Amino acid sequence: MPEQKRLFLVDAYALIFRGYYAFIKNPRINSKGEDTSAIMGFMNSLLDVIKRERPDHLAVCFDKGGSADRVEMFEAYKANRDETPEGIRTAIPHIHNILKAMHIPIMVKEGYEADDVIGTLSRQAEKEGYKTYMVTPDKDFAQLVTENIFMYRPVFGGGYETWGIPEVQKKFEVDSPLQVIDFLGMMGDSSDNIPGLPGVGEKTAKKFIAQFGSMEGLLANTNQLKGKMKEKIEANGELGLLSKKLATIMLDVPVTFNAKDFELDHPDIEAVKQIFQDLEFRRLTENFIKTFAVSTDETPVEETKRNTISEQKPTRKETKSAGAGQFSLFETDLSNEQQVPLEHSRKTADTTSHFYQYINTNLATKLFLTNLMKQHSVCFDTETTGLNPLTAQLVGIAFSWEVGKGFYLPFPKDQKKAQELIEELRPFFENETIEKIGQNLKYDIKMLAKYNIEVKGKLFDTMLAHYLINPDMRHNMDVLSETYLNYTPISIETLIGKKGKNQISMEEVPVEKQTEYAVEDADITLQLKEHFKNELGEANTQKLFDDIEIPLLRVLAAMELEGINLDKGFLNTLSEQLNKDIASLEKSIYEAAGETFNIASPKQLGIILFEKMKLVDKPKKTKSGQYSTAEDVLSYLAKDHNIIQKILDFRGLSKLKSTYVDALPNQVEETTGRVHTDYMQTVAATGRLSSNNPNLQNIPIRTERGRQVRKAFIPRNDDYTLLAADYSQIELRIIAALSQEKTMIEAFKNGEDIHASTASKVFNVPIEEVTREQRSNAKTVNFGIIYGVSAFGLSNQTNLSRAESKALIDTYYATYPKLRNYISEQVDFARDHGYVQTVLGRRRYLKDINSRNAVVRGAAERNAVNAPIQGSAADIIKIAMINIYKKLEGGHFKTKMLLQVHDELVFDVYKPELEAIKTLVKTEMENAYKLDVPLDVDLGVGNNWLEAH
DNA sequence: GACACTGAGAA
DNA sequence: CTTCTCAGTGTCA
Repeated sequence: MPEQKRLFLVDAYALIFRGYYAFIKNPRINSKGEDTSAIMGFMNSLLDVIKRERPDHLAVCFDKGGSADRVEMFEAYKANRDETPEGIRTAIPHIHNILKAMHIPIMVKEGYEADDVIGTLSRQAEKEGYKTYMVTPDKDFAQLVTENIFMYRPVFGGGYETWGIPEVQKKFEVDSPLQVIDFLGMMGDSSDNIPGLPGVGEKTAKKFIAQFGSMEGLLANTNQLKGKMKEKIEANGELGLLSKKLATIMLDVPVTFNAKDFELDHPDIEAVKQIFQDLEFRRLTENFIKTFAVSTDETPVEETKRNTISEQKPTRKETKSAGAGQFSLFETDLSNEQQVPLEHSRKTADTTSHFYQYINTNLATKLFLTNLMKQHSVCFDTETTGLNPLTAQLVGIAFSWEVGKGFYLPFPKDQKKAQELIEELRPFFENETIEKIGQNLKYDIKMLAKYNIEVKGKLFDTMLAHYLINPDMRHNMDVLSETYLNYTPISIETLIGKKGKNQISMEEVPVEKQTEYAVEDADITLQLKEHFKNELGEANTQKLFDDIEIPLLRVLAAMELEGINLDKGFLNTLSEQLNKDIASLEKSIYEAAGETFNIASPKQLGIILFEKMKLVDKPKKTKSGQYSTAEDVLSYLAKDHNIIQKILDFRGLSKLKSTYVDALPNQVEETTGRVHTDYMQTVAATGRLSSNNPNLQNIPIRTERGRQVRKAFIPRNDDYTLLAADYSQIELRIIAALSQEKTMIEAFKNGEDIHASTASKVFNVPIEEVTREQRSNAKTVNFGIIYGVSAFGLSNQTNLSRAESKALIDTYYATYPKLRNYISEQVDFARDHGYVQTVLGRRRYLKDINSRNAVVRGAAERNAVNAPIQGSAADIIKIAMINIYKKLEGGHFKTKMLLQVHDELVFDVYKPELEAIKTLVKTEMENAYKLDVPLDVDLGVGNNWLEAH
């Protein structure tokens, strides 16, 4: 049988995007600061294909200038697409150069997309007797598949699968690949901005194809549909036909398949090596040489193998994953276009040797404890029945102090026996000289506190460590493990099931599985610690870690365990009042609108206001095509239309009721009768804390009505009172100090009202003659500076026009010239170093600071200004919290610190201690950190949180 | 039940 | 113009 020639056509952008996003969590940046992720990702895929398949002919196809025809048909076509990321744009010229050096043809045609070029070439090659493989993950290509044209598709976890006619039939549930066009036209494609039929998703589209065969068939038979769906489809027939056209790949692009040009011959190895060297690719160079060292006329893949390309096992031995069947033909989920590194098949427990043992006899326990006490540093992880440490019970504890090894101590269900067992561990946990390592130790500490065990000694929390190393990333153990150890941990879902109906508790899992899971976590955490301890030193964040975040962890654990007392009865009466007011607003809104509808639905509201009542000629729309009913849009109309103010009031009161008044009483913990928030120490990129379940950092204060909620936060009993201590203007003081702006520093030193002072200088009037409006505008600019102002932003915030805003900002800078210097210095620093930092050296990396896209760059520049200010304030209050906590503990005060709200601390003060506490708190807060501007703290005392202000 | 979107609360 | 969390609606499953 004559050998049939094989042509591979590579969809360049698809692979480049895939490669780029594969590295998105830790982009490859070379010493020149170039982001080479996209180049590396693309080259990895290309070499991979060449190595596996040894094609006779190969070309790489690019888009150029978008599809003119499609834009003409539908102007929104691809319009919503995000700007091509910087890292990809810069990669393109490099990729072109590499391809040239490799003697691989680059196919582009102005005004056509790669899809069209590939489609056209594949049809031409088919006529000449070739088998064509389209290398792309993009499912749109399925429409091109014939007996001789295949998709060659990279799959999740590494490897490829080939889609021929049978695969396409099965995947899309169609008879012919051509129906894929109808399928895509119906369900639409948000990334290509193909609108599709409204209300039709993947499932419905498949149903329609089975029933009607095509878009036209569907539109001709809408009488067979019913309800809402029928109306929608009948109303959108044209949109459907247009969508189908947009989804159709063109086969008449003016390009020619010339077999000779497409031959994959020997690349200019030296030239490629040189380019790789410039880009600082080492592994890739080796890979490249290996790929081409074997001459390309090596025996081609045998025919039998070729038809089952997809079933080839990936080259790397350890490439085996828990996800079953991922290399089979039909598993790839259409809705799950995950983008992972092609070469990043990860290790798992199945592919890594380990020794995880559980301890189930008294003798083993004794031996284990003896051994445990001999260690200097131990990683542990508690397993519990739930996520709330106040209600959960211990199920077991895993320990590891040697990579790949560890022990699991299961706990009896009987809590008396559990307490007996934990007592045996007390000497370990309370040992001052054994270092304890963990991921999110705050949880374990709170859990153990329930059993009256205190965790003493040095701590190392891998989550906190990574937060300091890269605050912009996420810090789940799974993510950390995959990024830093290239290891996929057993997911908790495989043990207890997906959340929802059938999820079980950890204690119902067989102990062998508990062991594998729990010890693996401890093992991984131990390995991460080894990784991070060096990085902390490199970034110089060791001090921040040792002196701030780690000590703070204990403080937060204590605050969370303490909780705060809530006056449920008060909230109940408040709720009833709100109910009445909301009902009466509802009534008058319905009257004004002439019908009843759901006011809480922006969609229905938009239709009433702008279609029925036609309050405005050209209503603003949101990006999803609805009428915008946002606050700023409506308040603009409020003076002209009575109904608007009522709607705004309705919204305000509903929010108040649902989020605070009704929700808070349900958050009271039954066991303690108090509300226990959870402070997240590793989510805010600037270094702030965040609070949730419930969020006690956004309790209303600005409006009279909202403020009432604060009355519900009360002292624990009559012997106590609440103290609120807040830093006055801490962020402005920080920017004044850091910029050395003397005028502003003086104002603070003299104890002036800073906004009035600013207004007096900017508007050139004596401070006592500043009007309310002037002060208010000055205040907005002062805050604007902290956030990185623009005239545009300012005019949005105030009633000033863009020009007036600009003038105001200019005078502002003229008044405070050093501020302007400081801002540009921060931006320059970020450009040079790629990060900015706080007074304590907390870093925030700003990868977009040199972006060529002005919007993206602008955002990074504002971050460069804001992050050090907001972050320094966070640093300072954290120091104060640690010091105050120490004093409260050391002085055996009954007073407890309860809440932190960014620049405010709230205490439950034992009345006899009040005067001492006031002095203590004020002193510690004002002296937490020395700046060239005094820090000023306001104190308030009261029988509830509102009074304390 | 999960997810996207919108809107609104705080510093 | 910065940093967050939460609730309700609507849609697809």
